[in-house]
Amino acid sequence: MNEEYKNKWISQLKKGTLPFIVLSVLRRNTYYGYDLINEIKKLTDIVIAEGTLYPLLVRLKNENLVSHSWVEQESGIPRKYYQITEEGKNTLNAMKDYWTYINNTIQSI
Amino acid sequence: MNEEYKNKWISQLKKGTLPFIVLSVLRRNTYYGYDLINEIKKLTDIVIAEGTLYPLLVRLKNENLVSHSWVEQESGIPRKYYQITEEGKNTLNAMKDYWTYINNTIQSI
DNA sequence: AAAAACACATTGTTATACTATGTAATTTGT
DNA sequence: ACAAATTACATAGTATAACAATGTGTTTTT
Repeated sequence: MNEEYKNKWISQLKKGTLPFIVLSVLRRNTYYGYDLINEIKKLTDIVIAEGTLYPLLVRLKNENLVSHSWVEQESGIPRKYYQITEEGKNTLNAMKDYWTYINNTIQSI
Repeated sequence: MNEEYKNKWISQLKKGTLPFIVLSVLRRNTYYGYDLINEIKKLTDIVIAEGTLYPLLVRLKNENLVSHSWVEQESGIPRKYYQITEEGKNTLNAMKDYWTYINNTIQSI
């Protein structure tokens, strides 16, 4: 078993799965970045580095798949809450379909 | 629906799925590069560019997941046939496990 | 004879995960 | 009361990989 290759592969696999997972989680609720990391860790055991998530959220925002709004806190720093857009929901559905297709394909080989 | 983003996403998803698919196909049989492209197209409808596959096969070779041997043809250019190694089979099994895990996770969100 | 297909390969471009680092407020531990 | 850890945002640099474009030479089809 080539453990090192497997780890590198998992990192590459994340390039496809992370946007998918983030959008899926944001369809359930709104979250701010730092919280998303913890929520995804809790839900999936997948650890996302901050240096991965923040740029990813910026990209999703630029693509109009999510929007954000700053929310003041009673104490502490304001939080940037992200919500999925209609376009985000539709795109997520298409991604879901493709995922199902690729999963079936892989299982059949 | 953001079609452009979806296509970009599929391209990123391939970074995880292609090595997995190539190893899976090579577990069934030996193939040479050019033939692999057609075989995978036939099996999965996924189109792999030559500029993607050849470097991928080089990487898998460098990681000892596959080996290759030149086979002379009665007519035409010799073909470089690839076969999966024991290490390749074991790594593929580990990849399969991780894939199952990530698929279950995504379905559950 | 020309065009298409076969079969290998590399170069340049673009996208993205991850490490390291930075800033600043707040909370916890002693 | 002070130090350390946590919360919360973000960016810069590095490594990896898909893909288009291009290249070489042979063989088959039209």
